[in-house]
Amino acid sequence: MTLLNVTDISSAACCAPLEREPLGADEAVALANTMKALADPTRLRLLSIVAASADGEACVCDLIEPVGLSQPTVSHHLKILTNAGFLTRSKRGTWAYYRLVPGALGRVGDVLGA
Amino acid sequence: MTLLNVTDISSAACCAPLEREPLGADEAVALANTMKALADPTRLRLLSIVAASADGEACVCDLIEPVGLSQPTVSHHLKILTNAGFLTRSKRGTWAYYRLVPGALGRVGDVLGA
DNA sequence: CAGATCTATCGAAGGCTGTCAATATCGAAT
DNA sequence: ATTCGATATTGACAGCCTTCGATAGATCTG
Repeated sequence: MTLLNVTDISSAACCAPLEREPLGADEAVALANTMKALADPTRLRLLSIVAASADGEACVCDLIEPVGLSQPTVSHHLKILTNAGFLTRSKRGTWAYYRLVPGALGRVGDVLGA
Repeated sequence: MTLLNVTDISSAACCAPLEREPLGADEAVALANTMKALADPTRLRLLSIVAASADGEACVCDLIEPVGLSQPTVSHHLKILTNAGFLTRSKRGTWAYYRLVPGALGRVGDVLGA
């Protein structure tokens, strides 16, 4: 399964700020994989919509219309974000609710030297 | 010329922190383009090597061996980083020196809610 | 159980990306 | 002027990504 190297969970907590010292090859790959999860307009919108949702969570059905893509595509993006450690999934009934992982985005921000 | 939507200079200063409010479609595309420039292991290493270099700058010839790729490929990545607003290029003689744009990485970090 | 609904997976199509070898460009030095 | 050295550009190729329609799985309702 190729699929954007899905399975880099929490690689966000990989290393010192970028400007401190040269990244090793492995660290660079790990950080790049994390950034790839964020390097898509739809996924960025999904994250921001989930973050702004009441109770801090949203089901797939809430996300399809705002981003204007098919349901399979939305599920696909949510899976990538979840595997990258930015979202958690919890199923209640037939609905799947997605929620931000606290601090996950912030850790990436820290590495960029904010 | 497709080439990674080269020409999104300084789109890093695009918007409020991701978790504040839903990203508009245009903002999302701009931010994603900026993130795409960072979503590659080689480019991340190039940034960190330049940052750690004496005098804060490095020429292409200094970067080829550390990343282990061909000279055209290194030039290609440097161009993407420059067009994305993370590096500046200054030519002295036959050498091209690259330098970090102060604050560029930090602004991206801020958007991620660091 | 049957039907309806919500979500995930599969398979395919098209476009984009990273990489290289070859070549062009530009400046320096003989 | 010619040659040499450092970068950038071009052209090509393999692999990956986004997207969709079709389908399967799971859960509630009647």
